[in-house]
Amino acid sequence: MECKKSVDSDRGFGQNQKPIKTFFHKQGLKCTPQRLVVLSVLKESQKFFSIMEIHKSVKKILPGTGVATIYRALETLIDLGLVIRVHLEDGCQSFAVAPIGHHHPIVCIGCKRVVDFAECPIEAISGKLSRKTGFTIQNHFLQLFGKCRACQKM
Amino acid sequence: MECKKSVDSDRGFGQNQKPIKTFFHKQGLKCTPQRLVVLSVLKESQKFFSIMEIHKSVKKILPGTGVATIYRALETLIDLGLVIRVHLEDGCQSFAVAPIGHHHPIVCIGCKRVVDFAECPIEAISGKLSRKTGFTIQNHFLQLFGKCRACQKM
DNA sequence: GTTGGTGCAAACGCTTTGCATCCAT
DNA sequence: ATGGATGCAAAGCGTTTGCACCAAC
Repeated sequence: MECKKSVDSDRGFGQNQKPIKTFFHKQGLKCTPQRLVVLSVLKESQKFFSIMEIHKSVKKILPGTGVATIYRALETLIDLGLVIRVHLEDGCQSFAVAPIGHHHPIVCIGCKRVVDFAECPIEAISGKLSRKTGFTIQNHFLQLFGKCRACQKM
Repeated sequence: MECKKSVDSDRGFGQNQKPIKTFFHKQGLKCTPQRLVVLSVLKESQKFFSIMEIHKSVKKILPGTGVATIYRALETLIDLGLVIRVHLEDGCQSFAVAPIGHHHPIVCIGCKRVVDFAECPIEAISGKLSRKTGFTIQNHFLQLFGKCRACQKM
């Protein structure tokens, strides 16, 4: 996944929404139900969803919500590092909760579940690559695809 | 980058277009000037371009070319493994020539140049990740961002 | 009370599609 | 000759935008 600013603060929102609330406020942003619901939809499912799927799920909880709000909420949440974009073969308009710290996602191609792992193999080779190519490496996308235990049985 | 079927056949088209011609024919596809020009635009620049940029460049050589043809040509070329999609922060509608074999791209954020490297660090850790997560790893997407030598000076 | 956020609907622009024509084989 | 590919223009649709209203602070 994209390696941008990592958020290492407590993200145990859900039961106790204090930390996420203060997190928004520190950025001068309001903590709106729409933003919280977008986040909780992604967090609770542990899956990646398209914008339309998120919109559908959010409307079940906040019926009046418009699509534009979903677009704007996702943009904000990505900027804050709370949500990541999931890159697929045919487009990158899917979204999932961001892992904490420098982790990378493994995506189940069966059920869309996203888990993440901490072992980043890029640092180890970036020195070598710099030497060979002359590039300074600043950033990387890494995403794995596979099948989770449940989907392997199908 | 995305690991799909790799094309290890000769791809020295340019001066001698024989190999690419037979490559198309083997798939039951026609070798049209439009497809060749899309390919050569990407290959000669060594950079990634948006669809509109490709269209503009192709029209300089084949003035009558329509956008739809660019869309269709890119789709075909990606299917053939001759072109890859370049994934950026804010979308994945950029394209570059595909490397030969299992290589991954390094993208210069300054000049859009794309070079590729063969050292794939994923195989080494996929066993460990399978054990830890229960996922079978089938595929991965890796792309590095940095600055090439020329762009470092700016 | 302020100000940023939301909802709605229109506008926008990228992408796809249908069809007649063309051209690579 | 013929079937796939192209060009054109219209249709489609996901995304963005403007503005009035609302609600978080």
